[in-house]
Amino acid sequence: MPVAAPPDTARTRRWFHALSDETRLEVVCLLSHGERCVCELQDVLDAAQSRLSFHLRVLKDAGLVTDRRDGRWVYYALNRDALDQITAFAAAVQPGKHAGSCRAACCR
Amino acid sequence: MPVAAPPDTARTRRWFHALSDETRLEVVCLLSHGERCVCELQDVLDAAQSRLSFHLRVLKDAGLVTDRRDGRWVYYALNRDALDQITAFAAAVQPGKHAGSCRAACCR
DNA sequence: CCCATACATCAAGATTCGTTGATAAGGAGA
DNA sequence: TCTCCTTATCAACGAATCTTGATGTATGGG
Repeated sequence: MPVAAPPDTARTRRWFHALSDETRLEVVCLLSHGERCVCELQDVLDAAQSRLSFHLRVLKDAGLVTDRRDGRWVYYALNRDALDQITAFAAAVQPGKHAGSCRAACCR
Repeated sequence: MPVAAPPDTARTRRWFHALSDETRLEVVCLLSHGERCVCELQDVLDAAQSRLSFHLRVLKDAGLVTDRRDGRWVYYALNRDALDQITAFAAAVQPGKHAGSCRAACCR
């Protein structure tokens, strides 16, 4: 544990990294319509199973999606909070929002 | 020029990729206070010149920043439009925003 | 139990990305 | 012009990322 709270740019970076891939963007778009199980995504995206599983894990590790098991199926869903925080980031770095000091969200 | 308008997920991907790096996030934060020339950024970030130049190019290619030459100096600034569009993306994929069809911004 | 289905994980290879150090390009002043 | 200063670009290397195919794990049905 560091002495001072670590600037949490790592989390921010992972959000954006998770969204920087074509396949994952498509997944996010599909999930914006609601929960989907892996096999549904697989059908729609025509992606190899292990490939999709890899991307879903990246999204999950970034905190952008959640998963829920129901019998044999695992359902993924978007995490609204993360999307809200991305919006907050974009707002925080808009020029003129915090000129002078820099304790705003963009710098944490 | 392609025949049909290409689905512009490429642009979205580049925004997010540009923001997925620590150094570039710091640059964006600094620029949120206003225009900065490269040497200022270099001082603050304590980054090698070619390294900073590389990252500025990524940000510029992604359309997140603009540059302007003034004498020997080049000033970089945030592009508000891109930030707005990132906000729009986050809003568009919020679950429940466009259930059913998918012509929203998230899928372009 | 045995098998099929749904999904995760692993290992290997290919590609992309970021860093470093050297060199180039362009403007300003003597 | 010559030189300094600021910035961009290039080549080479290592690190991170993505893809593929194989194997592992959990669940449920017969």
